[in-house]
Amino acid sequence: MKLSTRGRYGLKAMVDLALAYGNGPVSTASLAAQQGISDAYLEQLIGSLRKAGLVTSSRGAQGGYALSRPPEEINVGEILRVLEGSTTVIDCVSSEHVSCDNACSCSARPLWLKLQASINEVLSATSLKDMADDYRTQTERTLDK
Amino acid sequence: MKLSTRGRYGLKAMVDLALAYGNGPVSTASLAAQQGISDAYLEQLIGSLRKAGLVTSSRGAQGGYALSRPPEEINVGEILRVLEGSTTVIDCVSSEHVSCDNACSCSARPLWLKLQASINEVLSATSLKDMADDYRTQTERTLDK
DNA sequence: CTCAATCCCAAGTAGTTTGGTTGGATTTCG
DNA sequence: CGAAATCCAACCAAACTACTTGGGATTGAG
Repeated sequence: MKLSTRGRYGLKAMVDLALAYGNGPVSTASLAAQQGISDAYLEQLIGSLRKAGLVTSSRGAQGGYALSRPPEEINVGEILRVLEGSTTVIDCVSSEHVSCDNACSCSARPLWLKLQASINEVLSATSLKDMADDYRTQTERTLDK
Repeated sequence: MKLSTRGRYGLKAMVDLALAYGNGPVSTASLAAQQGISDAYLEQLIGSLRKAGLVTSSRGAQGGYALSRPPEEINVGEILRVLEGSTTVIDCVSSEHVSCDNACSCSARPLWLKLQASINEVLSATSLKDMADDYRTQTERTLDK
């Protein structure tokens, strides 16, 4: 049930992009430095997000990445689905209908559906803007001390 | 974010034990047959559940396993925690406090906490009795046709 | 008393996934 | 031009998953 590092690093990078939204592109080097991971690895993750249309890139010097839409229009479900492959806890509840042969008589299915619905609700209800705002007010409070 | 086969097979076996609760022990052979998996593999899973105190065993001929408590007093969170090692989506939200060094300034932490709380709620609110009842009424309806 | 049914346990193993690294090609700003 | 940056594909070690194998120990039934 664990999230992989792809999800963790990638999502945090997206929050960084949300915080920088409107100020031009951000390089993978600076995003990676922020999290203390290698430039090359983060590049891979951001690459998936670009192919999925969530970020845009500009090549060459002074290039980098930016959100393709305003932070309030991107929810974390979309992001994690790209980074993790899917956010379903079990295949038989995915919308792509990879259901097992005896789904209708499976004693566990009602639980998986409930669990998945609960997860989906949180992931779709949270936008990058929410996360960026949370982060801003939180670091503000820390500075107040 | 996927559940492993341990969680899937093990939980379904527990539902089977819930359905048989009060009728004496059930052998791994019959539990395994029910799901079409090998006796030996299911034995491993049930072994963990026994060590965790969720089932009791009786050895020898006519032996087998039974729930150690009534189905309504066992929730699926307990079961999955045993089978999957933990049910946390990320270590920094576990109660065992394996928090990362910069937890208080992590931009993703509020999301992980919300997500985990939502998962925990579903898992602790569902008992084996709920699952067994669901299953019984569901197969009943199927027979009605 | 014996023997078959059953739990118990540890080790091995093939395949997949994770979490990266390496090496280089391409584009563009200054 | 050259440095800064994205792009891309291949490689790799370590861990994990999903089992199997090969036994030993216990106990009820005949």
